[in-house]
Amino acid sequence: MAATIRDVAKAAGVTIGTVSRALNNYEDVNIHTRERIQRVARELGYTPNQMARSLSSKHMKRIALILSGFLEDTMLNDFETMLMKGIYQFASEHSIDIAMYVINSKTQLEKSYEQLCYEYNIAGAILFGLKTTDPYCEALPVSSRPCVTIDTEVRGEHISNITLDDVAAFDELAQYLIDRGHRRIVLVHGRKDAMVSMERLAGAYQAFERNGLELTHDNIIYTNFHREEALTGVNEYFKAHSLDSVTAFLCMSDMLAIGTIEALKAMGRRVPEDYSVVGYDGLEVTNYTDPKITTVDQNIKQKGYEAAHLLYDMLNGTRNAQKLVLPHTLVERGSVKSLIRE
Amino acid sequence: MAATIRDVAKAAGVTIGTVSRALNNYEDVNIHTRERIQRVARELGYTPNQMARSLSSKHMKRIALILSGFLEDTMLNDFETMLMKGIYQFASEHSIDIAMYVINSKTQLEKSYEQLCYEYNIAGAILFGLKTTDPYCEALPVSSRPCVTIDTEVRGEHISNITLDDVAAFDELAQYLIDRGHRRIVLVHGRKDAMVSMERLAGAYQAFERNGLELTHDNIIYTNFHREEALTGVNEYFKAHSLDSVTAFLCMSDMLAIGTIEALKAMGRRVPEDYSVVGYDGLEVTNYTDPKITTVDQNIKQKGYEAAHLLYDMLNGTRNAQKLVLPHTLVERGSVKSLIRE
DNA sequence: CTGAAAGCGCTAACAC
DNA sequence: GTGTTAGCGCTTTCAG
Repeated sequence: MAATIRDVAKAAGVTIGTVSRALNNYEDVNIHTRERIQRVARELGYTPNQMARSLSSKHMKRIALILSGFLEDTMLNDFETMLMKGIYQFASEHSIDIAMYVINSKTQLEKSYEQLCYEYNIAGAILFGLKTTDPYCEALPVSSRPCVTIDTEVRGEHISNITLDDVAAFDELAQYLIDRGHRRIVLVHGRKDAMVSMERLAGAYQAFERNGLELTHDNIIYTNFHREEALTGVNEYFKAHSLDSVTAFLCMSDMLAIGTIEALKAMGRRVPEDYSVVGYDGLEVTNYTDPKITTVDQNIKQKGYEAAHLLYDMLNGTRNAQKLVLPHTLVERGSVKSLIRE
Repeated sequence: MAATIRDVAKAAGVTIGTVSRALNNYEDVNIHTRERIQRVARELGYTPNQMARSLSSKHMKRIALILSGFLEDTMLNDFETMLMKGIYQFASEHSIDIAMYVINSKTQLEKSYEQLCYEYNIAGAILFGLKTTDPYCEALPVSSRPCVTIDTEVRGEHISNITLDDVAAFDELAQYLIDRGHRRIVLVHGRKDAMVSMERLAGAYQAFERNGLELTHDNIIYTNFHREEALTGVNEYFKAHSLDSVTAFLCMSDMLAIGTIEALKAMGRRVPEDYSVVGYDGLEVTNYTDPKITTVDQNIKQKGYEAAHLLYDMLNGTRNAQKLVLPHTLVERGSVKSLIRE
C-alpha cells in the first residue's frame, strides 16, 4: 500500500496539516521543516492522491478534454491525435494532467455539461468536435467554468474559441490556383451544414469574384466530407461535363482531395499533369500520397497546445477569454501544375 | 451547484446511506423507497461525484489507459487512435469511463507504477507502447492490480497480454510473395531491439527457409521504422546491387513500405510493375497511397476493444489473466505483381 | 429495511 | 510556524 499523507506526517514528526502546506509550497512553513518533510515524502515515495485532493480542495480541480464524435467519424484519425499530442505536450511541460472524456450528441442529452463537470470535478474544459447544434453549445455560456472550444464558435464570458481564419485560408488556397493560371476550377464541397464548409465557401467566393470567376452549382461537387463521395462526385461531374471543362479541383479537405485524385487516376488521367488538385487540413497522409498534396496546414498540434495553454491561463486568471485565430500555412507540394509559361 | 447525495436524501425523505444503496442497486432496499429515490435523483439531475466515489469505495476504482511514448513517435498516429477508438467503444457500450495517462520511459523512472495507480485510484490498466526495457515492465508483475499489455509481453499472475502472432503473420506475408513467384526478396527491417522486429524476422526466416530461399545481411535493409530510412535504405541498396537483384520488398511496417515505394518511384521504377512491395500494420493510410498497399491488418481497433473487455472481465473476476492472440488479416491490394503466368 | 456514524486522503480555516 | 479540526461527497459497516 502506498504512503498517505499520514505516513509522511508520522515519519516527519509533524501533523498532516503541516505536510500538506509544506508539499504545496505554502510560505508559512519553516524552511527546515519543509525540507525534512519533502525528503521524507521522497523517501516514502509519497504522491498525493489526486481524487482526495480535488475532492477537498476548491481550486485544485481538473482540466478536461471533451471530445465529441470521437467514435463516430472514421476519417480524420490524424486530427484528434495531433490535437491530443499538442494538448498533452503542454500538459507534460507543465506537469498538469488532463482528463479525457468521449461524448457525442446523444450523450450530451443524457448528461448535461454541468453534471459532467461536477461529476469529475472539472474546473475547465477544452471542447472539440462540437456541432453548432449540440446541446453543450448552449450549456457553455451558462456555465461559470472557463472553457476553450476548438473549431466551434461559441460566445460567452468565460469561453475562448480557437479557430483558423478559414475564409482567408481558403481564399488564399483558391488564389494559389488562380495565380497559376487556373480559371476553370471545380470546388469539392464538404458537409453543407458545417460551419467550416460555409467559411471555406465564402473564401472561395471571395477569391473567385476578385478574379472575375464564377462559382455556381455547376462547378461545385457536394459531399459530406467523405472520400468516397469525392470519388463518385468527380465521376458524376464528368458525365455532365467535358474533360477540358476544368483544370483544377479545389477541395475542402484533404480526404476529399485524396478521393478526387483517386477518381482522376481511375479515369486514366494524371495529377498534376492533366488536372491540379489541392486539399485542406494538412493531414500527415498528404505526404504519403502520390502526388503529395498541396494543402493548407491547419497546424493542428499547435491548436491543441494553444488550447491547453489558453485554458490554463484562464484558470490561473492570467488571461481573459478570447478568440484566438491561429495562423495557417499553405504547403506547396506536387499536386498543382502551373499553366503559366515561365 | 449540482445536486449532492444529501439533496437527494432530503428530497426523498431518507438518509444518504439509503440513497447510496438504492442508487447502487443493493438488494436490501425496499422497492418503493428505491423507486422514489431513483425518481427524485433523476428529477434533481443527480449524478454521483466520481472522485468522492472512488475515494470512499474500495472496489469502485478506475480503469486506466496508460500510453507510453505517445508524445515521442510522430509516425504512427493511426495506431494509437484506432486503439483508443476500440477502447472507448467498449467503455461507451458498458458505461464505464477510462482515464488516460501519457507517460514515457523517463517519467516511469520518476513515478512508479504503483504510485501512479495509487494517485489516481486505478484498479487496473491497459498499457500500450511499453518497451521491454521500461521500468514498468518490472513493476507490473509485482503489482497486485490486474492489467493488460498490448504488444508487449510481460508475464505475471495478474497480467494479460494481447498480441498478434507476429511470427505467423509475417511468415504468411512472406509466403504470399513467394507464392507469386518472387524469389529475390529484400527485407526492410525495423528497429533491431524491438520485439516485434525479432518476431517478424523469425517469420520471414521461416518462410524463406521453407522455400529454399536465403535471408542474409545482403538482402536486409535495416531501419528504425522510420519512413525516411526506408527511402535512403533502398537507394543505398541499389548502389550495391543490380536493378534485377530483387523483385519484391518485404517491409516490417506500412510506413517502411511507403518509404520504399517512394524511393522506387523516385528512381523512375513502378510499383507493382517493376517491383512488388508489401507492408505490415494495416494503417488506414495504406488505402490512400498509390498503389494501395498489400499489408497485414493488425485489427488495431479490435485490439483496443478486446483489451478493455479483458481487463473489465478480470476486474469483475469473470476471466483470468491470459495471453490473447488476436487474428490478423492479410489485405490484398495493388502493390504486388504475380510473376507466375496464369 | 433503514438510520447513524466512521472513514477514504486531502485542503483550509482557525487556533495557539 | 504548527497543530487541530471541519469538511469535500461518497461507501460501508453496524445497529436496530
